Amino acid sequence: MFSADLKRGSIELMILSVLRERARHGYEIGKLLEEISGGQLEFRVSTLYSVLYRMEKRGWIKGRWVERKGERRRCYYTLTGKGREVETRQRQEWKAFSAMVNHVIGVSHA
Amino acid sequence: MFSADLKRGSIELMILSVLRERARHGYEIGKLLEEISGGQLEFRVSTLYSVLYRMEKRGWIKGRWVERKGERRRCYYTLTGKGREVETRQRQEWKAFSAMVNHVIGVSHA
DNA sequence: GGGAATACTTCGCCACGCGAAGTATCGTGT
DNA sequence: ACACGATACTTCGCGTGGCGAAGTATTCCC
Repeated sequence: MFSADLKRGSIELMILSVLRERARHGYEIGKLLEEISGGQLEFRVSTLYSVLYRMEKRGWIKGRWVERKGERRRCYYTLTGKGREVETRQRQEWKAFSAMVNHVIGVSHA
Repeated sequence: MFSADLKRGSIELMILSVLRERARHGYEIGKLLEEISGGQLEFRVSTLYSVLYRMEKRGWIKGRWVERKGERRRCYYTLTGKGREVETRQRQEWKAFSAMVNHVIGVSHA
């Protein structure tokens, strides 16, 4: 739905945000974001997993493999301390940024 | 100030937006965006001009060179009809997108 | 006349979302 | 018993686009 360029700036924040609540696995995160957004937001699996790998590499989240009989193997991700900090910082940055954009396009629209 | 990824989704809209008011040249647009945003928003010249070239190539804006004695040569850009349409569409998309992000990070934050 | 500000150009790097293709397991219907 | 869809993750290569760096040229002001 939304352009890739638009999503680029906020996918990390949205993932960090839904991980604040509790640990989730990749596929779940994708479905959840789609659901919360009312179907407006869709990410390719390749996008989603590459973001998760990147964030783990940076130490923002920590993956834990869970294999139980009668269930597919899943990797559950948890926020690290650093991840929580990044989430807070990105949330503030997003708020400031979106306010700024609204101001710019509002001022010149008037 | 703001991350490149964040800016990626809205620079076009912001430029189209300030061009709605009147024709402006590249350097002017850069200074204007910096000013309106209270110094929060900065773009490299290479970024700014490449965006302008791209938008002209797509037929969203039209450049007109002005050379007057006692003045540096400047290329003034004007919105085309298509540019006006794109501006409207991107504005709506931005509104919907930012509302969606706020919803997602709000829901999971609660 | 020298340095800051103005105004634009070109080039190559690299991050990242995406498309495509693949692997494997589980549930459901017939 | 078998097919098919949903679940769950992996890997690879492409294209887009902001950015850094370096360069050119003109104007203004001390």
